[in-house]
Amino acid sequence: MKIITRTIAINNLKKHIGQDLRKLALQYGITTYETGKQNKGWKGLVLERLAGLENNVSKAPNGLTYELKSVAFRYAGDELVPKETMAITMINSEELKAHSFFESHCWAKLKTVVFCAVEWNGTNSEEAKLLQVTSLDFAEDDELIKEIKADYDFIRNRLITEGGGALTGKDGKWIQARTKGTGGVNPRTGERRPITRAFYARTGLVKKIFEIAS
DNA sequence: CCATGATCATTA
DNA sequence: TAATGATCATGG
Repeated sequence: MKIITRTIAINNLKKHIGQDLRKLALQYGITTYETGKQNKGWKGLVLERLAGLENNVSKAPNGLTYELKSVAFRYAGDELVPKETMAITMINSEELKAHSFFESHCWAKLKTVVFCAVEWNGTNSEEAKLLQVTSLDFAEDDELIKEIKADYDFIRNRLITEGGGALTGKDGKWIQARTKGTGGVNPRTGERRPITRAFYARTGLVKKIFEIAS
């Protein structure tokens, strides 16, 4: 078992900047969308492989102490901006009630993160160029972190006082509690699957992270 | 079966 | 165009 430190992962990834992730996905045998199905997570899987992590999809810590994330970027005029929000981690209502921000998975993942900017060329994009790789360490007393913590506390408080059904993606300045689940209905029971949520980083936060890191 | 990867679809 | 909510394939 090879140990991939964050530095090594970044170096591995940087070798692939400017390359087309679609071709690499084929190389690694990762389904993209060419089977007629839609694997929305393939970019993330490819990046994990490129970083040297043999780990495929799975639980939270896909690295040792860091988290590998990819973000789709698009051009607004001639400026590169995050196209969408970025999933951080699932929300477990029990844990959310029990843990403060700095005890949460959310913080654990956010504080040592490796970001990959990926070019986005539209729905079912046939190209996905790796634009940039960067990493960032947050400190607990960063102003930004304080504001993020405020969002976390706000969402947490709402969960406690109003229940999970009251949560909405509208809450939060930097992070939000969006729905995120398997979707559809349970094939066994025919019941609607329960609505689950996850923390997402808003585009403004993603942008800020890249500014800080670069 | 469910969390994880992240994008897609719809509406304002 | 931005923002929110919903959705899909994958692997342990």
